[in-house]
Amino acid sequence: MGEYKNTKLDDVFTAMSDGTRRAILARLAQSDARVTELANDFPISLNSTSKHIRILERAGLVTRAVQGREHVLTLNAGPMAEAMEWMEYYRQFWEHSLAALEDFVIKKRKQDQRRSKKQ
Amino acid sequence: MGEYKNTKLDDVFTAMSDGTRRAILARLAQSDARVTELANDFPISLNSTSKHIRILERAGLVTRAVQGREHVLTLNAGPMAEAMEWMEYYRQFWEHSLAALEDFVIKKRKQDQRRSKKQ
DNA sequence: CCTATATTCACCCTTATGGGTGAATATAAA
DNA sequence: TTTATATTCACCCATAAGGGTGAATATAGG
Repeated sequence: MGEYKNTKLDDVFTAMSDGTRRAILARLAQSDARVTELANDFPISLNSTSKHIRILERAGLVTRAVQGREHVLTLNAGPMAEAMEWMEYYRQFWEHSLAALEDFVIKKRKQDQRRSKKQ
Repeated sequence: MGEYKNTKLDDVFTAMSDGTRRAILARLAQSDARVTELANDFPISLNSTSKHIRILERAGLVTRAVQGREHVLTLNAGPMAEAMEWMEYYRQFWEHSLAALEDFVIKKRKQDQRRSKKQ
């Protein structure tokens, strides 16, 4: 509500909105890797991989260390914390829904039990 | 990694990647609202609002109840749970980073204390 | 110096966003 | 029945994604 131009969150959520990029993050969670190594792991070109990395860097989720001609990418999950915080506020809503669903199921089961006793 | 075409997560993260849509979700967290009501709360046209709502619906974050000519939108935070779960895996990484940073700061402080005693 | 490797730059193409306007549609109300 | 309201549909425009290819750049290694 207060927020309106939180471009930081924009970038983080955008970065995570693509399956290939999520897979790159998962890969980097195992160990650092170079651009070419990442490209080999996915069915897309080196150039395409490079572009995905740029989007991840923009979100701050990946850090680049240039060592000569090699660029070593490192996972930096930090920015996810802010995204989690934002979503945390909504936890009450889905947990409330689940609780309501549970209540419904339990009441329904008791109802059914009463019915079966009458028969 | 295992996942690769999780279009559900794609849709949820995409829906949350825009400030206006995040604001709409925050608004609906207060109470249900009609399309026109939402449009009045934001500096964009009714049509643009309608499009944002479609994207939120695609992600399952908003539900529509048509009552005559009025469409009542309801927040459905459920799909955020899956997104949270996905991000939860990465918590270790940013918490680890924070812990490492804390260690560094503490050691640095002690170092500085030793130095000031020597002077 | 020459060559191979690692990445990016500069493009092309297609589709999706994000914004707009005006018209069509559906329903409520006079 | 006519009119007003609520929402969407059909477009237009600009920009960003997501994919590709070929060339340029930078550095490592003979």
